Amino acid sequence: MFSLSEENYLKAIFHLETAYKSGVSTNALAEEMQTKASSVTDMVKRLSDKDLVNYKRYQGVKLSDAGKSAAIEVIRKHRLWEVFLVDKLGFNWDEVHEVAEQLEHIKSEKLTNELDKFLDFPKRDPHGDPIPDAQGNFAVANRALLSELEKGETGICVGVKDSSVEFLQFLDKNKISLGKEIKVLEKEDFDQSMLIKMNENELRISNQISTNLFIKTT
Amino acid sequence: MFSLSEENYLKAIFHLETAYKSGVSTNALAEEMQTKASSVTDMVKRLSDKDLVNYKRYQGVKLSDAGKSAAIEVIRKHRLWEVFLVDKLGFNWDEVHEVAEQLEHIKSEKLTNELDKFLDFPKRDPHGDPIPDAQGNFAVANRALLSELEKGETGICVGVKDSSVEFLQFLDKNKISLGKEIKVLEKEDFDQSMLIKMNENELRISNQISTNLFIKTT
DNA sequence: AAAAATATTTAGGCTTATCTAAAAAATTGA
DNA sequence: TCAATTTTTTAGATAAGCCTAAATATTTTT
Repeated sequence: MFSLSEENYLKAIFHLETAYKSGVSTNALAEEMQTKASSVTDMVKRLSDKDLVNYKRYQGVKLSDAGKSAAIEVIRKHRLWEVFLVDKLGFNWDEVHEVAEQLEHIKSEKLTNELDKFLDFPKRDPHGDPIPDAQGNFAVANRALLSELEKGETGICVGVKDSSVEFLQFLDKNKISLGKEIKVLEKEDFDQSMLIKMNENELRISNQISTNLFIKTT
Repeated sequence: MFSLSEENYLKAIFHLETAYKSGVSTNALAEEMQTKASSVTDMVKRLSDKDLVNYKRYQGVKLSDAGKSAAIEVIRKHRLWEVFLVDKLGFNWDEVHEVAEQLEHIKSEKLTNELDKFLDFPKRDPHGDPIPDAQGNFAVANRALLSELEKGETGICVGVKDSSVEFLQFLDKNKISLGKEIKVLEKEDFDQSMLIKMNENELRISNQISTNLFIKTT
């Protein structure tokens, strides 16, 4: 069993590994964990002692197989609880993160798997992120950023890259939600802003928005 | 906000206050918390500094109003989660305690109240214990121990005093569950054992059993 | 009421996870 | 290349929550 802190570090390393293929740097991890580099060095040593990560001084850190599956288990629980909060308890998608951060650390394999069943084995959380199954397998993503679409192309909005409260509330305000079709009517060369059609409305969105929306092309 | 450890102490003091009206002794609390008396003294001082308990050296401890409502909030969450686990996730009543011990510390007023609503505002947990409402009010008990019934009297089984896995599994094995009617056919003077009728079966139970079953008289 | 037994508190240490400050290693760039 | 800068690690503290052992209060027994 891992401590709350250990689980949070494992999760953070997992998320950063996509960007830092050759090893997650101490500073990057400190930034992600909102802590000091020295604290990271301490914790990374502990994780290394438990063989949850591979670590060599000054060379960054990588998850071991054991570390990766522990991280995935935490992510699985986080996302299942998010689905529960939205689908069963009526939370909005911008209200679930903080609570799921707590619930993800509850230790009970039976709870996780019964919750999964109760929710009817969801494949995606409320933000469109894939939920690993009990074996740790993620559904294949098959999605692109809205910013990659060209003028005239359409897609279905399937996820957000940024799940911050601010971004989610912006989307709510503009009636952008998952499952909706988006058509790119115009795309400006100079700032990459787009004019899109959605819900029969036309809406201009900045590059900052279109690079944070995932699309499944149709 | 209180730490996990603080919440567990508050809960323990709350439970012991029924038996120790004039103040919960350090040793009793140490026993309940499965820890050492010296650790209890440490924690009680911390709780006292935060005005969650009233404490004078060598005189035991009592919850303050703030301490009592914090304790009740934890108990409310514990029991609501137990209902969730049994009613929604199909847990048996002997499997819920350990998981609820973790879930009771999740901090989100919205979560607690939405869960309460989702469960349709249950008044009792799976062991028959009352669930305080959002204001901290418990339903009035109105129940007696089966051992208090006399020969010929009947009652409905409404709760267990001992919620240990062992006792609950014993009840399962003997098909004793909440909501069932029990009639006392015989009561032995020398050992207080009883012959009872339940589910059209006759069953002999020891005093140890009958003093751990709550009954509503009919 | 004094001695014995029990209960409680104090003193001092340990572990986990954090921090700041300083040292050391690695990288950058003139 | 070697000096400057940046990154990372080490050293030493701190706080929470626990421990053991010793000291002190209280209660019980005689």
